[in-house]
Amino acid sequence: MNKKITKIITASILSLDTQDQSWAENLNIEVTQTKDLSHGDFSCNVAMRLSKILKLPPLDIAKKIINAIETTDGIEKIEVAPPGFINIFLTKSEKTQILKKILSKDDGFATEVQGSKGSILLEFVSSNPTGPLHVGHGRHAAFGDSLAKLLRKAGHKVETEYYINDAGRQIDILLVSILIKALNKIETKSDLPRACYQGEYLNPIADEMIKQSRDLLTPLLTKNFLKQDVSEDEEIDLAILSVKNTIGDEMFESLSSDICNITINTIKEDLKRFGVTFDHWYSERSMINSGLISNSINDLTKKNLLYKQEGALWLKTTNYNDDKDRVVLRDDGRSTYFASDIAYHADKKRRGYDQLINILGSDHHGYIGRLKAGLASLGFSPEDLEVVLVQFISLYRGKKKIQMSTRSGEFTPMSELYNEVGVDAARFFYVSKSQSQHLDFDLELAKQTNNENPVYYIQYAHARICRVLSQMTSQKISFEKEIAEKNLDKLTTKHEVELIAKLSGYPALIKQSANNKTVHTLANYLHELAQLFHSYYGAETFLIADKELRNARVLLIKAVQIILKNGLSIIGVSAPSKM
RNA sequence: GCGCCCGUAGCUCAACUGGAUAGAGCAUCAGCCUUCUAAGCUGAGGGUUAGAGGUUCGAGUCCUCUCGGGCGCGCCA
Repeated sequence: MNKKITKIITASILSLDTQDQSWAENLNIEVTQTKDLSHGDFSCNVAMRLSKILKLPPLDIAKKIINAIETTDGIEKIEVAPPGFINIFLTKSEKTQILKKILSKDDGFATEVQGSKGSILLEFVSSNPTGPLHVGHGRHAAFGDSLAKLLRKAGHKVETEYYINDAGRQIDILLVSILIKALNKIETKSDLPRACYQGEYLNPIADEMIKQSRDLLTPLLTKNFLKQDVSEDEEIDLAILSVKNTIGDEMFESLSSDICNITINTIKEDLKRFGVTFDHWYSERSMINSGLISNSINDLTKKNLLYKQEGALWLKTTNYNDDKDRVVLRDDGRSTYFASDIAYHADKKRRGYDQLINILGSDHHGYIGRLKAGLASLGFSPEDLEVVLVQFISLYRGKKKIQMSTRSGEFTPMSELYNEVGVDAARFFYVSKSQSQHLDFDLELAKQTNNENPVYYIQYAHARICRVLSQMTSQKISFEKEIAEKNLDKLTTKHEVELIAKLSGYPALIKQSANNKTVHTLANYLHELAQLFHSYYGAETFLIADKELRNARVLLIKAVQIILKNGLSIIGVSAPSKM
């Protein structure tokens, strides 16, 4: 309908008698659904935008436009409202068409054909496998999973991916931390080097280590890893070196691979319980082993984009809008994190996706420029990578701000939250606020007031509809679709009109949310829809004697049920049939 | 010091990317269960959109400055 109106308004404008129509060619006519039904069903602001060009008052232009509009099916009337809005009122039967469509398409309503909008690789969470996910990661998990579902509905072919940082120094540190913890359990009681991971979650892994490889630990018992007289970094590097020398590089590699598998599996399990699954788990270690990094460095060398300085190898990212050049190989020959990322993102593109979307924490915003520069230097278009930033969660316990750090072991695990308040409430809470806003989150409050989470309000609306429908069955009333469809004009109360208008807005909302990469807009929509339904429920009885009106009303609430269920599924929240 | 993000009701957040009277939920106050589930409904109070200029038919939204907060500026990951 939106397109139809745009078309007739365009036609009308073009038919206007003006000397110069060159402006009309790139005129972007916006027809939007109104917030306030007294302004009609759709409105258009084109007259006000034309007023400067045509040097006429907007109201006059609007009048001219509507006078030139040809009468069309489905439109009841068109009005002009100050300062120059063109308001379009649809006929009753036109408005209720949407209900039939929702019922016939069911879950497929407002769904574009998959792949019609191109393919996307969506990467999110990708938290280092050095510990369990905390509540901050929860926001990424909930948002990313919902965004993937939303984009699929909007017609994209979407695959999700988790990049595992299972190589490099942090994993070395993790392994050393676990080994020392294990040694402490056997006999030596010493502190951990300052840079070590301290968390309690390492204890079970240390126990396992003792069980599996006790012999290996024996020669380490005599070592002293604490060196207070050097810096934190040097201390841990010496400890890593000492362990490697004692047990051998090969064994060290093998053990770190083992512990990565353990931590990754806990992360996988955790996400699964949270309702989040990934299509791909991409290991940095295996990427390095398959030579992708050296390949991409070779490619860059051929393109003459690398140079040596102070023993390190630099990439001229400044050629591609970065603010300074970046190191890819350190003076000791090891590749940097950045080198991995260039190779990784080039590999993503080579796997054939049209678009790459990364969901990153807002602290990574400085990284976007060099990532795009990296892609560009390998000949890919930097526009193919889009980064969606998710702002931080500030966690409070009452008034007190909680600092979170995986390394120090001071963090609230994501699982603690969803175990306490439930997956549905946690997921809804996360996605109900814009990801581009900082979020203050009082943990105590969230746990206490879980019954007041708006998710229950929405789920309750769904459950109430299910209840009405099951009451019908038990009262031996059947739903007669033909009668319902013939009598949709009888839905005339304020609540009914508003509900129908709200339902009509669903496809546009899906489209807009997908374009803007926002999920909270959908969460808000569902809340508003539920609100309209609850009001309606309180105001009218559905199972009435009047057969015609009853069937029409039942059709309406069935449509509401379909949309609620569909929207909730995108957010990853269940739609219970009773509560 | 340079760069990015943000500031909306007592609290947590919206506002269809520049549209019509800035909206919800908590919290507060007053009503509604004999009738499809009260995890609900109906109503009330609460705002100089941090502040000051500017752009235009029209600004919470765009531009400049001030104040206040978050984050980033490694041969860390």
